[in-house]
Amino acid sequence: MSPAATIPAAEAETRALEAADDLFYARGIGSVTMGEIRDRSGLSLRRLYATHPSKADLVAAWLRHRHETWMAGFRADLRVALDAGAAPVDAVFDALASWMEATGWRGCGFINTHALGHDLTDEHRRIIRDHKAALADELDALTPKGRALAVVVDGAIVQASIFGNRHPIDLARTAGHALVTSAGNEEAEQ
Amino acid sequence: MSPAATIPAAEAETRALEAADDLFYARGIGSVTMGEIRDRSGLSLRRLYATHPSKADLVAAWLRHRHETWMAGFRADLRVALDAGAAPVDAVFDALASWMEATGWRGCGFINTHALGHDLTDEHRRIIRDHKAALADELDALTPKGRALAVVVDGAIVQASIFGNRHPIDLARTAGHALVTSAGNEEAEQ
DNA sequence: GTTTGGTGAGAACAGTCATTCTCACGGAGC
DNA sequence: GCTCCGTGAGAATGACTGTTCTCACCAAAC
Repeated sequence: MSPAATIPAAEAETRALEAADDLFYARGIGSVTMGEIRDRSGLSLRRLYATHPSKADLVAAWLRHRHETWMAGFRADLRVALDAGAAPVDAVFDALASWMEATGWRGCGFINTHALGHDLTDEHRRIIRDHKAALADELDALTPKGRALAVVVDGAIVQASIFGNRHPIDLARTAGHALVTSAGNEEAEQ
Repeated sequence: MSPAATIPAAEAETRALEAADDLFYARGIGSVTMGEIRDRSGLSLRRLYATHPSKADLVAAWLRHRHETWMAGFRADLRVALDAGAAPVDAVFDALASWMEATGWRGCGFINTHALGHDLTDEHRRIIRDHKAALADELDALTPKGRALAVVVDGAIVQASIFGNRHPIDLARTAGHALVTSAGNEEAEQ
């Protein structure tokens, strides 16, 4: 049914994004060359540039793609924990912990990309901001003080990445519980 | 008293580190060239390399230098807030807020550098880890649940950088208060 | 005054990389 | 079968950058 000659356009797109996801996330954008994207995707450079006119475009497409897949994965992990009877806050940190289990885990791709600073485009920054806003929305729908919880979550991700262990997740869980437990009486302290 | 010919060694070191601090922090390591460090420091390339044999060495020296200056600045801001009568948790977030006021604020240099991933050396990673551990120690000496507070603080820094405003500081402050307030009764919820 | 050692200024080198171009191929339409 | 378009493979281009080298200079030692 597909009139394609060698590789259908849809599969070329998929391959490019998956190669980008593997490499950009694992090693950081700056140390991945287009040649490596070519090798891993199996596409020719020509085809790669036909789909994404520049590395910056590929990065933007990757960020959009990763937003979709990460949010879907996170929601799925969240649902598993909730269905198992976990309280909302625990479900959030259980989901984080299981994400961290993945081999090659290296923190949040969006945070890491944002840290590049100078050679990002406004579009990159916008996608990153939207991703973090979407996660905060998600948590806010799940628990009281969800936006503050999102801050705690990002702290846990960053520290877990720097220290190379899961202890920050436990610390963050404590903070999350405190936050939700105190939800009704924020006026208590002067 | 100094037998130096043109620029004393101590001043050369200072100039190199200050130039590195300005440029690496503001723009990210990857997009700063040694030529720009030379221009801003006023040192010759030859002198620069005599002091720091490679860019990676300069980066390590910069991280060590920034650790000292940042911690000193943070402690000073903390003391100001405490002396003004702020509660410990508030003092922490007041200090963060005043740090963020600085023009060109761009998040935490250590977190941003760590995000580079692949082209860091083990030494770089060690310095970054030590810095975050030192901050956690500091907070832990200041408040109960100080290590969890450190996680919250990092979340606030990251989100403030991504969203470009100070709102995450306020959210984090809420989390910090909840944490400290609930310090005695963590067994309350099942 | 001459030698000497370190210096500044900047050229030179070597490697890397994003991006484009060449060229021969293979299938689709006629 | 011939033409033609899009493709793959990979060479070529052009720019950039970390690092080293050249060379003339200047201050201090003798």
